[in-house]
Amino acid sequence: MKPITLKEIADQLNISISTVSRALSDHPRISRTTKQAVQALAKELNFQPNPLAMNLRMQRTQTIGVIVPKISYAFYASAITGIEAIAIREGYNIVICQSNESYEQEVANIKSLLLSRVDGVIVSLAGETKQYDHFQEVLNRGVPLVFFNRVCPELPVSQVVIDNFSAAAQAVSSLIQHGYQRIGLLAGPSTIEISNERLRGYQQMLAQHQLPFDPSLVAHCDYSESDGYDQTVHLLQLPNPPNAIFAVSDRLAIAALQALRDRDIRIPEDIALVGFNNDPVTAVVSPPLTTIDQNPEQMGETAAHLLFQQLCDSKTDIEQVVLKTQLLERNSVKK
Amino acid sequence: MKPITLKEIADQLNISISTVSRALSDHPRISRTTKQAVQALAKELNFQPNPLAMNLRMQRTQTIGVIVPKISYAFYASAITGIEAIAIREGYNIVICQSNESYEQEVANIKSLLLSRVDGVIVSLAGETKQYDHFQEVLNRGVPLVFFNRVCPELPVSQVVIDNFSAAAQAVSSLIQHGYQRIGLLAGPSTIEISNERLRGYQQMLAQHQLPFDPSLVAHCDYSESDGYDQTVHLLQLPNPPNAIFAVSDRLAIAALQALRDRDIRIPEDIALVGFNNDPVTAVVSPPLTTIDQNPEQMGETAAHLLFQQLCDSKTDIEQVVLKTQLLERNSVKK
DNA sequence: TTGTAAGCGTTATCAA
DNA sequence: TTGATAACGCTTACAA
Repeated sequence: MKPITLKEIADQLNISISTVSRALSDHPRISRTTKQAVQALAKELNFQPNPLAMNLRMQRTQTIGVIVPKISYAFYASAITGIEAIAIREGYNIVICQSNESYEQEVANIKSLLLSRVDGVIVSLAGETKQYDHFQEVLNRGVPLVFFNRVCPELPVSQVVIDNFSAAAQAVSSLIQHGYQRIGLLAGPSTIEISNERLRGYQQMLAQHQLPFDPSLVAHCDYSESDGYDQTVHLLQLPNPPNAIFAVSDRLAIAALQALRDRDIRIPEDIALVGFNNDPVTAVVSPPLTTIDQNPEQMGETAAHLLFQQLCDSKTDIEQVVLKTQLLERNSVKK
Repeated sequence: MKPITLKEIADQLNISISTVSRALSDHPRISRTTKQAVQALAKELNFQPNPLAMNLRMQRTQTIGVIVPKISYAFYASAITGIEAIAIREGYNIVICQSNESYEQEVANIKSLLLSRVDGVIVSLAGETKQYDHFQEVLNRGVPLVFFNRVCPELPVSQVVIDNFSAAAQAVSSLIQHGYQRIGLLAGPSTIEISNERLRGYQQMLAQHQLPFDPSLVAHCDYSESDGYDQTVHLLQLPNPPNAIFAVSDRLAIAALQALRDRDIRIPEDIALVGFNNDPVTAVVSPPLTTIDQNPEQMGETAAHLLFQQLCDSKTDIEQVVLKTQLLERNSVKK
């Protein structure tokens, strides 16, 4: 039960391997009759070209690499689904890598993807990453590269993001309008561009309402639950603690919720809580969390589209796509 | 900036390609001196053997395929992490496929993995699957195959499971001991072995306490939230509805929770609720759900171990590993 | 319209 | 101890 090869077909039809190859790829200068004979036999024998051989010969793999912080984050699981859908439609496979928020892992992932000659790479940055040489290497090799969500501002590449500045501003604005004036921010790592954008949106909206910006209300976290919990506790222990907390991710918001619950602090009566991402879990916790809805699947699809544009035409201009978001008001903010 | 090849090294040292190849793989009959020269130059040039060429030549890829229902299920995201850890340690890559609970997708996944010549496959079955020819094909080709969690009883392959029967029995027993006697079961598809095992555990425990088994209290669901929701509603509308619900997965339990909440039915005062998996979400919903804790990462690691055993020695006996579970009692059951 | 042959970058067999 | 050479299965000049 060996796999069928071109040679097998060629032998059976008494023609050469190259003719078979050309007939199967519908080469213009092959006679109708041989084409039909070859294609019929190929179908009958269920011939599948060996991708390993094709890869070696063509120096490409019909595969794109995807690097995300963690697949267990619902956001990235959905984004991957979007990427995969487009990739499959284009006849590509994807190989998924997790950086686990680690710079070293991310570098190793890139090395491994380049070694296995993926045709393109889609990335959302690890929380730790603050150097970008490994991505420069991707570009040097002429491999198309697209970032999404956690993007890299320093590199000349296509990107898909949401308008983090406005989304954060909108969340803060809603808190202010509901009467909360002292708003703590659970921010992400200051190396992460989108985290800083959200911070800027927060500041902007305070300024717009003539509220003071108190740096002690800004707590930077890595994206772990434990850090989210600890930083919440830190905010609560301030001499003048906040009466609302805006977390730049739902994971952090959930961690905050647990910290509050452990201290019998009521939401939203004692303190309001707003998250970011519309993770499914925000709808089932109690109270349901106000959060920012984005569409990670669409973001993945868009990133894949941008990549395939470059794959088709390497001269395509780089492009920055900004997707829409929506504030979902739920019961973690008092009306 | 072309990648370095064996030929490059051979030319620089004025020796043959085959000598270089042998020197790098530490062949016994190559002189110490040439070995050192070759290895030094390889390091200096940062030589990396081209995996595409190796794959074609060796007819193996140092890659194992992993098929799971969905990576967005926390259980499978963790299991993948476990598999990946072992694979990397063994110098293998993994390629992750999602069946999305679809039989057709699963068949397509298998085809794609076989085509790209993975060296082994680890699978957890799609909810829809009830035929196993595609797996038989894997075995026919001599590709090692291991199942975990949702396993296939008909095939002579190694498997990793928990003791689903006992775990379910323990959950039901706990409900009974807390005074609940009319227990509804949100079961999985009847094609899925582990779902049936949990059903049998449920029946057994009722029998052991001389409680009647009422088939109308068993609602089979696919694994979707919407079905979980609908089946919960169905149970509630029975002439003689249950006063406790045991869901065979946390996803279903969460769906049930939402159905109950939407009807202002209190948990656990009006009805008790028990899940299965210890999904992180069960700890943050309110009330926190009693559930069965298993260790998906360990399950993934074990599956990978079993696979690598077969990969090393194809005569290894098939093996069934049963992992321990633990009942976590939380507030969704009245004390 | 078809066939021959080279080549992708390795490993493995056989001689030397 | 090393070197030619074939082979893995495919695509693609170049020749016929």
